[in-house]
Amino acid sequence: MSPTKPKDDTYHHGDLRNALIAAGVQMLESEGAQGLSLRKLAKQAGVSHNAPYMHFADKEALLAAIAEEGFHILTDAVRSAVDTAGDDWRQQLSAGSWAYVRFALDHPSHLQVMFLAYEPQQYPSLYATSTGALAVLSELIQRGQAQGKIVDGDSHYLATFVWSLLHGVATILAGRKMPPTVMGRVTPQELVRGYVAQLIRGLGV
Amino acid sequence: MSPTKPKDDTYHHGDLRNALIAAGVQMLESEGAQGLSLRKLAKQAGVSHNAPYMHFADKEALLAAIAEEGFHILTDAVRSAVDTAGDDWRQQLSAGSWAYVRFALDHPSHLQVMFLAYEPQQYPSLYATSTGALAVLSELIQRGQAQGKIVDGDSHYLATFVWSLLHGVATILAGRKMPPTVMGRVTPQELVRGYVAQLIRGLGV
DNA sequence: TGTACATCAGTGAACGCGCGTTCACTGATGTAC
DNA sequence: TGTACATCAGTGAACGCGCGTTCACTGATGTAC
Repeated sequence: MSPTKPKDDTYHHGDLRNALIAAGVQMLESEGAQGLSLRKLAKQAGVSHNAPYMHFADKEALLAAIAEEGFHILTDAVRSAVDTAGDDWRQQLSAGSWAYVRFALDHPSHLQVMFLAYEPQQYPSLYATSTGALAVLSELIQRGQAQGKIVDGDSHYLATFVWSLLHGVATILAGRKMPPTVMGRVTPQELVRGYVAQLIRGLGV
Repeated sequence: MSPTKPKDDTYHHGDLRNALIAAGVQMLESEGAQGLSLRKLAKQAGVSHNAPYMHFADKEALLAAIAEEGFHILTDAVRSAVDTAGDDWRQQLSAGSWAYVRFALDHPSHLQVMFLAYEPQQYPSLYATSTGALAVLSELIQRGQAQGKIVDGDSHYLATFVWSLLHGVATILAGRKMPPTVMGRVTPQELVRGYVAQLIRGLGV
C-alpha cells in the first residue's frame, strides 16, 4: 500500500472532513434537507457518531460546508457548460443558464440548504464561494459587451439581474410552482431557453 | 356571551384549524422552519399536543396549510400594493414587485416552507393558491399591454418571466447571497426598482 | 319541552425513536534527541 | 536507529430532550322523536 493512497480500515480516517461533505451531498439527494442528521452522516462515512466534531464545531458548520460544496459544484457546472457551448455567445449564455436550472432540478434539497441565511461573518468561505456562478455570468456578460451583443453598463450589476432571473426559474420549477398552463406546453429547458432569448432581446443593443 | 362570538375556555376550541395555521405563521418568524413542530403549535394554540390530528392528517398536511396561508398573504400584499400605487402603470409594477420581495425579506422562513416541493395531487388547494401572485402580475401585464407600455404577446407567459425575476431577487436577498459589491451601493428596494426599470426597458415597445 | 343517543373535538398517557452534544478514554502518528 | 512523548483523530457510553404518532378515553353539541 503506497503511503499516498487513502488508507482503508485504519483508525484514522484520513479524509473524514471531505467524506462527511460527500455523504451530505448524497444524503440530501436521497433523504432531503429535513432528513439530514449528523449521526447519519457519520454512519455513512463509517465512523462513530461523534467523530464529526473533530472537524466541525456543530451541525450548522457541517451544513455550511455542504452548502459551500454545492456552490462549487454549481459554479463548475455553469462554467463548463459555457466553456463547451462553442463560439456563439448566445449559445454560451443559454447553455450556462440551463446548467444552473438543471442543477436546481437535479438537486433541489441541496439548493435549499445552499440558500439558507447563514451568518456571513460566521462562514466567510461559504459567503465567498456563493457568488461563483455569478462571477461566471459576469465574465460572460463582459464578453457579450465586448462583442457588441448586449448593452454597455456595469457588467456585474447586469449579471445579478440575470442571476436573479435564473435563480427564480430554478426555484419555482424545483418547488413545482410553475403553473401547468405553462409547463403543459414546454419543457423546463425550452422555458429557460425562451427566457434567455427574452432577456437578450431586452438587453440587446 | 353571544353565540356568534368565538368562545373562550370551552372544551371545543371552535376554530382550531385556523388557530394552528396562525400559530405556524408566527412560529416560522420566531423560530425558523427548522424549529417548527406539531407539539409546539398545539401548545401555542392552547390545546393538547394531539388535537391537531383532528384537523390535519399529519405534520406535512399542516405545513402545507401554513404554506397555503403564506401564498394568500403574499398575493394580497402584492395586489394591494398594485391597487394603491396610483394610476401610473410603471409605478404599479414597481410597487407590486417590491411588495413581493419585501414579503421574502420579512418572512424568509415562511417563503422557504412555501416553496418546498409538495406533491401537487396531494395538496391541490395549495397548488392552486401558489400562483396567486402570478395571476396579479398577469393582469398587470395585460393592463400594460392595453396601455401600450409593453410588448404584445402571451401575457401569462410574460408574467412567469417577471415572476421568476422577482422570486430570484427575493430568494437571493433573503438567503443573503447578493454580493456586497452590489448591496454596498444600494438598498434592496432600490435594487428591485432598478431591476423593474431594466425589465420594462427590455419589454418596452 | 325532555330525553336518548350519535357524533364531534377534544384529553392524557404512552410508544419508540433519533437527535445533538459531552465526557473520559485510547489507538495511531510524527518528531526531538 | 530507537525511544519517549506530545499531539491528533478517533471510540463508546451516556445525557436529556422533543419529536410524531397511536390509543382508549371523555366532555360538549346537535338532533330525532
